[in-house]
Amino acid sequence: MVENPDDFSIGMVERDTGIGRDTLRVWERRYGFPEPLRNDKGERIYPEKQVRRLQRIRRLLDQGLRPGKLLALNEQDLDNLEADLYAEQATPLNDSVAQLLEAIRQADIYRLGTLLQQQYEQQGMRGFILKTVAPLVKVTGEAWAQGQLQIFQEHILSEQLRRFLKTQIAHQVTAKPARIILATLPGETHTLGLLMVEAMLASQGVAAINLGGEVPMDQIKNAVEQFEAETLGITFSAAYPYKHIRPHLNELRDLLPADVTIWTGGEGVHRLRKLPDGVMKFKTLDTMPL
Amino acid sequence: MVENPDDFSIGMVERDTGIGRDTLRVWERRYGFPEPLRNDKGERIYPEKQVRRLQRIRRLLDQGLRPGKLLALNEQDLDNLEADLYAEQATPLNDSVAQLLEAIRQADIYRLGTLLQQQYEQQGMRGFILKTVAPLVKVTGEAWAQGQLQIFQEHILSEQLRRFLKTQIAHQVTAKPARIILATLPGETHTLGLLMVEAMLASQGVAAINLGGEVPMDQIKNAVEQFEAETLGITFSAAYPYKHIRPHLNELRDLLPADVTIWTGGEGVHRLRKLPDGVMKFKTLDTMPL
DNA sequence: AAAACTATTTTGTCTAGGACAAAGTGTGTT
DNA sequence: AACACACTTTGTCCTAGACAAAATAGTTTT
Repeated sequence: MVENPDDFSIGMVERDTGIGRDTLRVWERRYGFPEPLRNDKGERIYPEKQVRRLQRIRRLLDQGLRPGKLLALNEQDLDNLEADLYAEQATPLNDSVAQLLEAIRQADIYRLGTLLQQQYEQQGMRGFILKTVAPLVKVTGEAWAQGQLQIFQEHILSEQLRRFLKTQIAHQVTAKPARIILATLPGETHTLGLLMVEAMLASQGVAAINLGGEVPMDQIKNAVEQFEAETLGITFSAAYPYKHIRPHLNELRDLLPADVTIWTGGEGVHRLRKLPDGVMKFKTLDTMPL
Repeated sequence: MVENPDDFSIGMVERDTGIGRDTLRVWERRYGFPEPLRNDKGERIYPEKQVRRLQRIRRLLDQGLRPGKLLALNEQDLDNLEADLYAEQATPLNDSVAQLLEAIRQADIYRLGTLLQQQYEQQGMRGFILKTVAPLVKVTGEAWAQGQLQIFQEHILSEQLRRFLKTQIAHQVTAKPARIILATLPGETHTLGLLMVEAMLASQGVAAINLGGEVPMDQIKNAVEQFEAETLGITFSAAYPYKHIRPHLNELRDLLPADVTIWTGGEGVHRLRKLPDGVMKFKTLDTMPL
């Protein structure tokens, strides 16, 4: 009774790829991929190879490509498609960012910490965030999408940045009463943007209240009321469904008193032109109203 | 076309309760609860009330009770059962924890920070984690479960603790080579436990590698290989589906070389008796092998 | 040229009741 | 107390069809 560790049940595939069971079954029916084996019970058994291909497909879906197109492709086509896509959007690296990226590749945590510290000392908080952290996050995102970086390596960067920024924030913040609340909406787990904003504010001695990720709207409302906040900052990453952003901002605008300013930012809102009255967008961190 | 915001689809219920779709359907068939309404498409529509009851049931399941028993109970019975249970295990508050809880209730961030700092200075890292942080997290969890605390207040505590612990960790850690990896599995977003372990280790001068939350197993494997880790620590909160814990630990055990020790901890594993060989449980933080 | 509206296609989620193995419980034996 | 056994409970998976929500393409308006 030796189980092959390369074999995945449909539930395990759902967990590892983020693609729902029903979706996996319907893809099989419609597009002929994935095409799992069956065990003696008649259950789907996905070989590791198919799971890896599904993860690739998942990454391309996140880039905005569509299943109908993607699932018809063979491995060779996928290779070409990925190559084309990533050639287009490569971000130019400056030296320090390249060094940091290399440290992440090698998963050299000690070096990563040292390099961050160096850059911070050279550039100050504002320059550090704008010239080092933001580009680094962007570049690692691209590298991950190309399969050049493992997820755990991104996790490591994320944890290191969190630790570093939180430490610096703790040092810089005064007791100045905080009237700025930061959060992301449910479904948006990407909270490094919030942390960057918090750090920028902290470098000005302003203590923002960072609620963290995935805060339901009614809770945001409660927090705004309780703290008598004058400003609410919400970030959207590129991964957030674009369609939902405007309606959500409208909903927030309706929910909150008119004298509360809403800031929004992040890759997700770049494309957004018109905004509800009383909602401000900062396109990049350096145009942030301080 | 007004959608009732109190209505939940089966998918939303799965997300909010952690109970799988199939399970929800089979409970309905077998036990007659939940008993959702149907929309014009014939789909299940769960009123908010039933979702809240499912969350209650879920919490009780996590305490070790069984579905067959629990689902036959009416609301009144549930009330009694919960009252008994909470009476038994109510966490006694010491003064400092009570003060902290009060600061959270009033959402007084400044006071919260000051109190944490005081406790830390009095107790040192180990005492601080064991006597202040862990009970505080437990107590706020209970308070939330009883509806005495808002979600955003929990968010605030969580962010403050993160900032505080990360700062202290950054101060204490030496360059000592790290061979301990910490993470949670996908679906487990509760990462304060990891942070507490990291802080305990840091107070001994040991720099653990905290991968953070929701790390897929194959990525954990990669990280263990890359760092040649000798120990992997995985935490499960009470919210994590109990059924999945053992299989997941088994899977991890199979995936990793036998000389890698697996530690596990958190409220989620309290009930777990037998563990796979080479998997160790630390029931509370103070029995952690240091 | 961006936004708004419409028509068409694509896509994910949900339905049903049955099946079965793995986990949990209880009893008897060492 | 630990182990082996039978018995019960329980979650996950199966099929194939249905349909609305989302995305795209095409057109009109601001």
